[in-house]
Amino acid sequence: MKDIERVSTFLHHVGGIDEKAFKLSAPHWQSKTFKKGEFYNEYHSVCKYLGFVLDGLFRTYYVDSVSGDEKNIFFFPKDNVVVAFKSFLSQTPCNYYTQAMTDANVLMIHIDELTNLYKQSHQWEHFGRVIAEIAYNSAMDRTEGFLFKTPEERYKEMVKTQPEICEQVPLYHLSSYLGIQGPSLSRIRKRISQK
Amino acid sequence: MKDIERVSTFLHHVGGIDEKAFKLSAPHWQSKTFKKGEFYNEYHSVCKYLGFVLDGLFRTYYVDSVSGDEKNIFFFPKDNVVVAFKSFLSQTPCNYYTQAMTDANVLMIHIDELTNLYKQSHQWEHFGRVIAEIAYNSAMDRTEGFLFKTPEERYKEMVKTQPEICEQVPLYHLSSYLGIQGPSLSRIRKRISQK
DNA sequence: TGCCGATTTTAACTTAAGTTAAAGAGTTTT
DNA sequence: AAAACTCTTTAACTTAAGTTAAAATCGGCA
Repeated sequence: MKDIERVSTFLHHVGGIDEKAFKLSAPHWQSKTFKKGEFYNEYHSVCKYLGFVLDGLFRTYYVDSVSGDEKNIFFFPKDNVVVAFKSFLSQTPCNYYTQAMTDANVLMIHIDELTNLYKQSHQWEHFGRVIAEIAYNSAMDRTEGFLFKTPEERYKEMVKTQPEICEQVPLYHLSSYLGIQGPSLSRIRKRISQK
Repeated sequence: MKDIERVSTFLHHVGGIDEKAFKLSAPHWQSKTFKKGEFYNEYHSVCKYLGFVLDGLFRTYYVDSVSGDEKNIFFFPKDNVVVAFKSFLSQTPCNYYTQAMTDANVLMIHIDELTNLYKQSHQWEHFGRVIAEIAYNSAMDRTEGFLFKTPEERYKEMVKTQPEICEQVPLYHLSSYLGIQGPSLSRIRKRISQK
């Protein structure tokens, strides 16, 4: 399948964008490749693009000002959106880094074009709402994980629901995403394997 | 100010709904009072209404199937929306209870009416998006609280950002909202007061 | 006033995660 | 094959939260 068709299919499935509505956007998608370690969006810069990951893996992370540790907030795997969502929505500087963890390939659309689409087309405005709702649901699931689950349960859940990420990513990256220290997660794994 | 005007003002400020767009909705807002302890939305029922709290305080909570403990997920204070958001968006049964913590007074609009408004009016579709984005931001802030902050810091943050709720609500309700056990939160407070 | 129910604090103990540093594996490089 | 690097596990110790139950406090109400 051609790259642009993969975006179209994705938008159709998750956002209800039909062929006609997609055509409005088609000229505005631009392709970009990222080397491992390159930034999709830099610290303190406004995220101007909504991306679709054709290939590769991104993360958003925060650098603890005290310890200097990096803490991962999101992973963006293949066939998904990549964006600094909050920054993108409000067009304010992002407090985080969004970085390619592998060589990557992305199709991106500029916020201005997207805003035009929102105005032009009811279907795109609908898309904007659906995307926000999906993002909300996933953020809320995560919050509930912290409220109701032990670190051990959160880890198990992650392995179950996002196995691709767990396989691709070093443990210490997972551990910060789950809000668990490296040695603790290591102990948790040991505990699990002994059952 | 008349009740309906308070809704109109709220929608204007947070959702960009102007007077003309609001008029489309005006006939569909219905008033309802709740006694303390009454449910805005029951466990396993689909949330059909988006509400605006004129007066009172609601919470959404979950009952732990093992311990039987109640754990609070949201508080909805006066001059805010009240809704079982996820259930409302997807029109699926809610896994939680949403309950009035005090006698309360609410204006509500039915999902079908809101869906009509989305279809009729670009501005309402826009509103739907903005509401979802706000919900996303607050869910994400909460997730980041769990990722980056200690229980003590989360409690301090809550006191700072939502003092009204902290004052109105017994400590054991706060504690479950913050993902902290009662005695732990009590110790945290003591620690703080001794500094 | 004194009792009752609701809420908060304390106490005593258990458990698990945080912290720091070192050791062990596993890869890649030269 | 040894060195260099990256990542994971271990160890030893500290700290704080979880747990359970009892005591103290607070408020309304008989």
